[in-house]
Amino acid sequence: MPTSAAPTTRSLDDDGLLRVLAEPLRERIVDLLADEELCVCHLTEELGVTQTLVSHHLRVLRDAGVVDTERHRYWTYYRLRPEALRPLAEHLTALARRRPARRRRPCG
Amino acid sequence: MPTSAAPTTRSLDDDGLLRVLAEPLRERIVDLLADEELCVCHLTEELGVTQTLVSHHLRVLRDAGVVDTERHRYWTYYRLRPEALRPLAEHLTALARRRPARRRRPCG
DNA sequence: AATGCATATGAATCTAGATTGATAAAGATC
DNA sequence: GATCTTTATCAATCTAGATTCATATGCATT
Repeated sequence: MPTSAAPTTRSLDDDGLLRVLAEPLRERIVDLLADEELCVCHLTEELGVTQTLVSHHLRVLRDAGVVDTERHRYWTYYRLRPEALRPLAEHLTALARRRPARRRRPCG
Repeated sequence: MPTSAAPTTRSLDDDGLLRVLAEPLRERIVDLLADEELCVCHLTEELGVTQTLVSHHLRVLRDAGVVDTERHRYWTYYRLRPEALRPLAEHLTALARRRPARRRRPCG
């Protein structure tokens, strides 16, 4: 049994959330949704890429639970789900707070 | 000018740190280095992959400043640099703490 | 119900980056 | 200095996933 006190999550990225966020357009989408809901047309314009591409990335984000949608008249609005980021944020914070390990596992 | 108060870092991943961490083997390496220094041979054994592959990933982590090395006799020990994770951890935490945005940018 | 608009989906291609294999480099030991 | 051990590097291949293009879908509006 390892001696470390278990952080909030067992592994740095149990559910692949890191991989979902680690894509330039998706990063930007998440940042854009940080303080307001936006529809696909807004995102398409802000990002300067095709609507199809935006929709594809939104699909990935939605499947990961990072964003949520709600339809209003013609438009589909996307909203950030901050809760979805919490476990990863906590785990990363736990790692960031460690003091540099001095212990060294012996070799050979 | 956007109305949001700027979080700790301007963008979620200014320096590509997310992309560096978003790789299964590198995630595991980071977790393994969380509480002790390990040399390449340890990592190779723990991960069950070839030494070459481990070295490649360690190179990526080192270039990103996530780990540090120190040579001792035959072996090269790797150490986590928690400071390197701090900006990302803080930005992610800031996002995770937001209350779901109710504001909606008007369309058309 | 017919038409129009915004968005979603599916298949095809393209690409960055992961993996592999062979070998070089750097320092330790004798 | 010769050899041994560990780790790094380089080029080649492979692969997951990003991008594109064509088209379908869902709901609004008339």
